[in-house]
Amino acid sequence: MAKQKYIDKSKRELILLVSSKVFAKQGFHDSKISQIAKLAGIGTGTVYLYFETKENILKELMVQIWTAVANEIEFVAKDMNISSVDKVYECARRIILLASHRKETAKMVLQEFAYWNDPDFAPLTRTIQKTKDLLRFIIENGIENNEINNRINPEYAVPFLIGGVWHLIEYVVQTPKYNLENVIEQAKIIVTNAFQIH
Amino acid sequence: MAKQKYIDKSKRELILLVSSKVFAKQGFHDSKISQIAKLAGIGTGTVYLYFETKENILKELMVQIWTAVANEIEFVAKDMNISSVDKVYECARRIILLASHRKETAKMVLQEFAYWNDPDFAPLTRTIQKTKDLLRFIIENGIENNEINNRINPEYAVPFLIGGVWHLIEYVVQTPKYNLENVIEQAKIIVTNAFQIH
Amino acid sequence: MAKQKYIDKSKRELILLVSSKVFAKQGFHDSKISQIAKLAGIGTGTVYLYFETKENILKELMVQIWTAVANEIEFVAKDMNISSVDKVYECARRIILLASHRKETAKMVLQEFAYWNDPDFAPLTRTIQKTKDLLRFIIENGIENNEINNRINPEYAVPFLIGGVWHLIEYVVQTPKYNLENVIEQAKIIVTNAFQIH
Amino acid sequence: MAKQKYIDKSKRELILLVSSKVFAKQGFHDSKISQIAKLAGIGTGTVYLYFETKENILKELMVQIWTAVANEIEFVAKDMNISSVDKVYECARRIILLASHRKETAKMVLQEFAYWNDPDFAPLTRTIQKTKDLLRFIIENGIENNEINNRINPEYAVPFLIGGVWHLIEYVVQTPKYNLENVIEQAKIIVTNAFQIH
DNA sequence: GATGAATGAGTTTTCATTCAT
DNA sequence: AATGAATGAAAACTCATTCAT
Repeated sequence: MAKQKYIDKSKRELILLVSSKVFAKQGFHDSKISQIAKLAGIGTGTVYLYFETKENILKELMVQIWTAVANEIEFVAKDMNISSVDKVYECARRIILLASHRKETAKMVLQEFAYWNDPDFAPLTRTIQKTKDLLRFIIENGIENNEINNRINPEYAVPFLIGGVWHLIEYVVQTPKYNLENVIEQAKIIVTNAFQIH
Repeated sequence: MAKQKYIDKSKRELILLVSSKVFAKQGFHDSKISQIAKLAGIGTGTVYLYFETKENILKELMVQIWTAVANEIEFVAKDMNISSVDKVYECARRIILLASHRKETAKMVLQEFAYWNDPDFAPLTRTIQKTKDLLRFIIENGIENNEINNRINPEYAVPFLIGGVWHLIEYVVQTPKYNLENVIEQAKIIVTNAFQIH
Repeated sequence: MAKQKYIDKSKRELILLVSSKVFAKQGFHDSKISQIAKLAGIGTGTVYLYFETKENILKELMVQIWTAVANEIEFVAKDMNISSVDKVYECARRIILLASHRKETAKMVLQEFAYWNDPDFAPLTRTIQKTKDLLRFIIENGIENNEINNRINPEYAVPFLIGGVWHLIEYVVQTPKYNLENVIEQAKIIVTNAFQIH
Repeated sequence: MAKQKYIDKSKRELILLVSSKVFAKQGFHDSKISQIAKLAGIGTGTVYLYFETKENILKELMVQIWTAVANEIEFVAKDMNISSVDKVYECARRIILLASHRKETAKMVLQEFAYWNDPDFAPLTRTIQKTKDLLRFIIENGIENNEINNRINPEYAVPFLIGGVWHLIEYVVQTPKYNLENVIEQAKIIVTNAFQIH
């Protein structure tokens, strides 16, 4: 029965998992806590043992995925020994992979992100800022090392890069049949061309 | 008095204008019709003389701005006599300008778009598809004419391009002090590098 | 055009006529003044030149038809020189005829009557009471004159009679194909059997 | 306290009971759910745990009482070993008794019935049709067995009978001091005279 | 007199959250 | 800890009525 389905996960994780699916499918405002509880095989009230509010579930999911993104980028920035341009591409590749592995959460984030990008919610703002700072760090470093085109302005290049990857993911998430390798290959071409010195 | 404030605009336009501001500031779900009416200096019921539902106000705003975008791109694609790469850049430039002139609406669209991108709402879907088709047309043409790098895959390049510009706009919209010329200049550099043949 | 259709009627009568149709079709609560005005080919506000409220239109229609009923019964009671049993039957016959000639109003009255049978609305209460008193008068007279079964108790016989005729009308009003002569003939049989001395 | 008042009834029954009173007193359209809830000593939202809409409460009450009527008549028609004329009278008697025991619901049904006699609401239409069919069956049988006057036409006699009884009930319901025995006795006299062979 | 755009009071219904069990 | 019945605040929307033209 439903209650057994996720027995190996903690109840908290279970709620997050189910919520990401429901939010992705219906959007935050049309998702009902009672429905999430039913799908999770638990009581409505039980949800409130693990989360203070419905909003908090969403916020935690956002932080979760952005933290994963930040971690990937941090690893690329600090621990990989490749050219700066390759680092930029590697970041793009890892974000695309991450999203393709967690399509529901990715879809949800894409849907709800702008709405919930609340400057007062520090944990999220901080993580996103970290992501941007790391990307900026990579690019600035590349420019210093003559690996990245010095006409690139990191302040604007970072949002362009994030937005480009973001929508590539949106496309991937919405398209049932897509070729992940091609998507990544294309990201490589665009990023490389855009950033390298010709 | 408030009632006179916008007397030169038709009431319908007034409602759209006020709604775009309120939606941008608070998001659709947290915007109340009564509040919009009050800000517009009209009665709550009056809003319903001009729009069937609150959703319809949002939808009309979305269609309005996407139509403007589509028109700009159509003009570039069909009537401008410049190279394909320049066309791509010119599209980006015009979208950025459009958004910078209608910051509130742009912010609102960015915020609500993913949520309301409802395939059943034909007028919007059609306009967006038109935008994408025109961009794709420009790129495919450029490849055929050896003006655009033939490793570019229009299927994925279009969402990347849209996403990049989109988030550049988001950045612009969120940043009180930004240099519009720099933003556009940067878009030119990235787009040109990414698409041209080196 | 619609405005010409009823040009021979005074506007007040026109509103009453159209209202009776709309009320009959949709019920009072689902009838909109704006709809009545449109069907009457006049402006919404114009209705309020002739009637204070929507309720008043209904009340006037009720009074109108009940007055017609009362008048018929008064004529039978006072001016016809037939047996008491025949008088009772004649009352039934005339009410049935009246309803069959004004089906819409009859339908409306049947639908709204119980709801609006407001003891505080004197003009209606008075007319209905008059109808009942006249019927009672006929029956009591008949008993005194040994024309009507003395086991009949006018207090209860009158509502039974009214109710019987009423629902016969309801049946007539709801049945597209009915035989008016048969309906009246049947009323005669039932009434005669019920009231005469055997 | 109010909450305890009806503790022995299930909450669903409680809502029906209170609703029948409020509907009877004010009519359906002037009855507010919040008022029903308050009188029932429960929260407004609680009503919606038991009924989908306000209309559904009314419809259920209607079905409830008409089912009771149909059951009484069915018993008379099928299980009682009396003459056909007595059966007709017995039906009348039982309906009058039923209404006198549930005056509020009866009053409400009388008030709202015509308005809600919606052919699309099958459960109600079906039950009413059953009632009519059973009465017709009794009368047709009586005619065949030479117990009921063969000039009686069941098609029209049934609505007359129902209407007569109906308004007798209305009279009973509206009159604080009435003599139930006299009412029933009078129904017997009228029905017997009207239907028997003289 | 005639109009119909404007009004805003008013009610059903929803659902996040609570809390007695 | 777990539950789910109960809550009640909140908002979209309607429409009788008004009144400036």
